[in-house]
Amino acid sequence: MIALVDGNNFYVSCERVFDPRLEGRPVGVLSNNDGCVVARSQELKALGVAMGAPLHLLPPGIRRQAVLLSSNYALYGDMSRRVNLVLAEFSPDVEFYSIDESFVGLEGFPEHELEAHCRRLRETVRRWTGIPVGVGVAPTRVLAKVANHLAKREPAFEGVCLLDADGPVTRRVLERWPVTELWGVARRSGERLALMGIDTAWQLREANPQWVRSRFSVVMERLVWELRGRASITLDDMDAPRQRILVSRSFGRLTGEFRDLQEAVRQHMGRAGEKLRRQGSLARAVQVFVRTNPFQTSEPQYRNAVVVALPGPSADNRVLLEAAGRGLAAIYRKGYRYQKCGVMLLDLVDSQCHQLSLLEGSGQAVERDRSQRLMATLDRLNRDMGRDTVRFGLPRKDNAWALRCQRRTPRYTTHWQELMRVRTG
DNA sequence: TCTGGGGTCCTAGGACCC
DNA sequence: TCTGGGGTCCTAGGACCC
Repeated sequence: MIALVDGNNFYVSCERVFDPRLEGRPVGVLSNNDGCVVARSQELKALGVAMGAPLHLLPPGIRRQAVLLSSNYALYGDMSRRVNLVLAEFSPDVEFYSIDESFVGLEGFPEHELEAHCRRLRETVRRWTGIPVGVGVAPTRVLAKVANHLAKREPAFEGVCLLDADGPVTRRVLERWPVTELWGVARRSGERLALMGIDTAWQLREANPQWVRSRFSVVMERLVWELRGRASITLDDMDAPRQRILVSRSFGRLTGEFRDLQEAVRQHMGRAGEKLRRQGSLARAVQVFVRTNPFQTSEPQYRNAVVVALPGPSADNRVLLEAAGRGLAAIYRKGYRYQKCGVMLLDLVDSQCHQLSLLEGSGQAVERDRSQRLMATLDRLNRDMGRDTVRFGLPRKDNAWALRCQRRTPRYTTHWQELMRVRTG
C-alpha cells in the first residue's frame, strides 16, 4: 500500500502557522507578480474564488473581505522540508513529489495497523510543523490520490482514508467520481472520453486497456491499470538531475525596450547557471524566448524563441550569457510591448561523465579549471552573503521587468532579521 | 494597470539513410 | 500511367502535473 500525504491549502496553512489571525478568514496566496490566486483557504473557496483566478478580475467585495498575500516561496520550501522530515520518521520510503505532497511507501506494514499508523503520522505532522495534512492510502498512486481527496473532502474520514482495489466502497466511490477529477485526466482528454461515453472513473476502469491505448496513449492505459489496482505509474527519482532548466518571469510592466529584455535575460541566465552548477551538469545549448501579453488582444502580438548551441558543454556564466545575448538579439523586434522572457538550458550532461575532447590542448584544460574555480567562488559568495551579491552587470533602478510583490509576509524560518521584524512589530 | 513558473512524458511528422 | 520499404533520429507541440 502507498499513502499520499498532502498539505491542506498548503501555502495558506504555512502563512497561518506564523500568523494565527489568519485562522477562520478567507485567505489567498498569489502567484508571482501578484497575478493569480494560486492557493485558497476553505473560506476563500467558499466565496467562489477559483484556482488561478486573476487578481484584477476578483469582485471588489471579495478583494475587500479576503486577505491576499504575495507568495513567499522561501517560507513554503522550508516548511515543506520540515513536513518531509516528519514523514521520514514513519517510513523509510518517502518520495517527495511536489512542494505540498509526498508519497509514503507502506510496504510490509500489517494491514490492520495501517490506519492507526497513518493517524499517528497525521497528528505528528500537525504537532511538529503546524501543517494540517490529508492522508490517502491505496494499492496504487491513482487510487491513493482519490483516497486523499476523500480524506480531505468528507469530514467523516477525519483526514485519513483507506481504499482497496476491489471492495464495494471503492466501486461506489469510482462510480460517482468524474473522470476529469482523476490524476492525469484534464479537460482535453475529458472531452474526448466523454465523446466515447466515459464520464466516470468506474467506466474508465472497466474499459479495455488495449482499446484505450489505441485511442489515447500508453499514459491513459496505465491509468486503467492503476484504477484496477495494478501499480503502473512509477515516479521519476526527484533527486535525479533535471533534464532541462528553465528560468522565466513576467515583467512588472510591459516594455518595448531592448535594454529591459537584456537585463532580464541576464538575470534569468545567472539564476539558471546557478541551478545548473548546483546539480553538477553542463549545458550544450541555451534557448531564449520572448513574448508579448497574449491576453491583450488589441495589441500587436509577437512570440519567438531561438536555440543557440554552445561551443562545448559549459556551466560558465560568461559562456551562457554570451549565447543568451546573441539569441535575444536574433529574436528581438522593435515595436512590441513585451510581457515575458525566459531562458532554458538544454541538452544537459553530467559534468563528471563529460568526455573530454581528444582535441583539447593543455591550454584549454587550464582554462576549464579556471572557469570552474571562478564559478564556484561566485556561487559560494552568493550563497553565503546573499543572492546577487556578485553578478554580471547591474540592473538599472525601476526597471520594467522587476517583479511586483507588495504583500509578502516575512520569511519567518529562514531570515533572522525578518523574524525580528515580526516580534518588534 | 493588472492573467505564474517549472517541470515531465508522449506522439506525430520530417529528415535522412540504405 | 506508373513512382519502395523500413529504419533511426530529432524536434515541435500537446497534454498534463503542482
